Amino acid sequence: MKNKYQPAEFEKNWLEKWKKEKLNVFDPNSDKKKYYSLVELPYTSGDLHIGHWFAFTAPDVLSRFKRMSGFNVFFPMGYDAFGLPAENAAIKHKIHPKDWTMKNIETMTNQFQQVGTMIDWDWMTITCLQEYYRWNQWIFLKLYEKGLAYRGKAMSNWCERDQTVLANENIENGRCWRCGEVVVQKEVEQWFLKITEYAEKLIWPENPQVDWPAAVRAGQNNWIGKKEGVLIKHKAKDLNIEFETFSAFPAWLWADTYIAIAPEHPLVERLVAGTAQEKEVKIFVKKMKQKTAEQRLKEIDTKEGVFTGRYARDPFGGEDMPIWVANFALMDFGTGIIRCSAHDTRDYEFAKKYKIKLKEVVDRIDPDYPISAHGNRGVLKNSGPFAGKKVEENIEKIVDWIVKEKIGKRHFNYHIRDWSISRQRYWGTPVPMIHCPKDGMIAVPYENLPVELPYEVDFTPHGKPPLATNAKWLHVKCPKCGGAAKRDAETLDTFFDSAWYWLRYLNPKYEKGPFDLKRAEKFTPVDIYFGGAEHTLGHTLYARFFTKFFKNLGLLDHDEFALKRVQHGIVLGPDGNKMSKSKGNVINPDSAVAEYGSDTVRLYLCFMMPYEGTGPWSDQTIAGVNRFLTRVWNIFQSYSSSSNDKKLFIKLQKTIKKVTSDIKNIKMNTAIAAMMEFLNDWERNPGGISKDGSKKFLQILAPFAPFITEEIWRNVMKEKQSIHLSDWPKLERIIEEEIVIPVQVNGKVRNTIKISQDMIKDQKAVEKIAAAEGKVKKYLTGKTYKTIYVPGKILNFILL
RNA sequence: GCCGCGGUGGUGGAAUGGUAUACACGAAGGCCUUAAGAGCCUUUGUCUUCAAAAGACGUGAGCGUUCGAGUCGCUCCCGCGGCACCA
Repeated sequence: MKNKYQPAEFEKNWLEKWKKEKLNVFDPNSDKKKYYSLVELPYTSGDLHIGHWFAFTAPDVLSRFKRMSGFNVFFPMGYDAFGLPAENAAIKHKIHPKDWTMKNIETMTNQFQQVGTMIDWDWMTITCLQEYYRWNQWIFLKLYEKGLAYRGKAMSNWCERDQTVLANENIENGRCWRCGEVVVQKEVEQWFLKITEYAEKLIWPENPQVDWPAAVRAGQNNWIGKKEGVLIKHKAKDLNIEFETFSAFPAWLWADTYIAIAPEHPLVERLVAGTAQEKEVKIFVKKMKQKTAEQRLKEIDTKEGVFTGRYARDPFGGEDMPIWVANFALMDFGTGIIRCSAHDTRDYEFAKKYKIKLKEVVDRIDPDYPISAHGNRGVLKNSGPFAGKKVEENIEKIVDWIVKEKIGKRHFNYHIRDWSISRQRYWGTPVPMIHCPKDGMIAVPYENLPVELPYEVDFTPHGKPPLATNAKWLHVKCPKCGGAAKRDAETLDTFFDSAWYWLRYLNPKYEKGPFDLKRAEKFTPVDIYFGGAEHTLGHTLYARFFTKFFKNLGLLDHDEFALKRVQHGIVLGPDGNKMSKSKGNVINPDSAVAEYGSDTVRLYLCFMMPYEGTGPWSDQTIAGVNRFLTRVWNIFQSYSSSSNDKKLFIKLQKTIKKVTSDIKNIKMNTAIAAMMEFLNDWERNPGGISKDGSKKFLQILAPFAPFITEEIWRNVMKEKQSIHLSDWPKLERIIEEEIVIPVQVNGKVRNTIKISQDMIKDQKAVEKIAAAEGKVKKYLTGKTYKTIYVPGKILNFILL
């Protein structure tokens, strides 16, 4: 009677034993080649979701594989522990955010340790601890020193529910990324980071040195939104007012007949002062300013505007251009002022509505091609020195001419805005600045760091920062004059925390700086970075920004922090919907483990779909994966090595090869499929593989199913040392005596033939066998033909 | 509108330009069993056919390149994701 596969019995034992044996202890001083495997640090929401497991399992498989392949693998873990949900939960449950967060970390860590990851928890980094956030403050001061952190008053995205500003990257469809509240525009004074200064450096080249998905690179480039064009200098008629407009389509400049200016533009007031239209314009501007960003966007289909009563001179020699305040002109794009023409749909519609004069400067080649379409087709007319010339061939020349004539200059316009980092909330890193009535804004001296986040505050939102409610904390002496001053009561955006955490992982207790430079030199850049697609525009962009900033400071020697980026998909509920408590379709990892064991859950998460995929949890498929492990268990229970079957041996070698390359390419699903195939063959001939071979099979399964393989390795194979420290099987040279190749007639497969290895290169001999056999013979009889032969691959007869 | 990624059986999904549908799920039939479950075996793209043999068709549509296309090129259609009155 053989033993049944009952993982619950041994999985717990191995967790304890591994801990005792220090299996997963990372040695930073090892001489082996390093491999830094990183997964985005999770937020401390409280409960470990099956999505966390999905995100971590494939990386864990890769990390284990790398360890068995002789690397010194660093696979750390930490928590993104600051942020609003903690504060909101605290308000709701009347518990302090810190206590809530730390309790959650404990729960999550306990759950995580059950899965059997090779994470070494001694390197755990928690962003809400002083030992971490003090270095946020240090980095902030460096940014401030370099002029990259500045205080600005600006119209900002404001979330009324969370009582805080939001960066553009934190807005999803006009709503707050955390709470879903509609974002409004509000003038707020706050801290910004000048990420725009790094815009050019953050643009991905076409063929980057690092391996990041095209979608991420395109998305970030899009967001940075670099546009090449010209800035045109303008003078208002009868007024001492100058302004500039941006144009990305220089060929249309001769067609422009009017000017549109954004309602919020500071020049509007000066322009309309004293005109007959002044009152009307002011009413319009006021109306526009009252609307939320979302309303503005919704209404923008209807072009609206008011004539200012003013004109601008046209540097291209056209008639004077009427200046209109228009709702479609956006303050934060270009200069906020637009030259408008008939060649743009939007400008055209507006002009038609208000009966503004238009003109065309392009003879269209294709009469059906719309007048308004952007593009560089057609022949110019009434375009100064370029009349009669083709648009597409003259764009550069037009720009040169504009520069030469001093009408304007070359200019690059960027879509990306500076990163708003201050949050008017409690649970975050205090901004290390002091406001002195006499000396103004003063940086907290480095030696006075950290500025501790006080425990005692009133963090219920009432429009002013919670930190300001702790008077003892708030009032300090000015570091410069010693007089009474106040601390900055704002906290940093949590994306600040996660923009450099992988460096802190390397030595979380390090006290001489934000991170240990020697370790960073040895272990960074990160070799592979796993995470969610939702961080394309936020987190990973900020992390790249910080990396480049650190390089400028001389702290790092590389431009990109991760050599490879892999983005995971989402595990949906069994009903195909996103898991949510309200839909009742949440899969609890703990109960899945209780039913099948960790190995099965791990294997299933790898097998169910590609890592990048998104799809539903299936109780049936996980049962199938469990069957596979049971069969593995069973074949080793009755295992006895006898003969070494040549076919099985070759199959095993091919399986090892496939699994090795699939793991490297994070294609865990096909790696598992290959092992299933091998087992199918093996079961037909259980004695056909040597002991050595069966051990190799266990080894390649080990990264996926660490428990069952260890159990068999040590208790059936009687090995002394852990399978996870064994050397990954090397490929043996295999010689197949016979190979099968398909035979085609006119490109259609009609037969397969077996040929011996030594015949492969002998085309004549292969042809002879193929032509004489089976259906092929019938097709070829009485015909003349030629052949295409790819040695060892395929033979194709083409009838002439 | 722009950018990116996709479209393959009943389902999840495999296929360095070389036997399309691996592997798994589901389904059908069988063995075992008093029975259920589990397990094992067989079948499973569509059509012609009682069946077999054989053949035709077949990777969103249509062209093209090629001895050979799911894969490469062009023109579309559809889906997903991101950005967007972007001047």
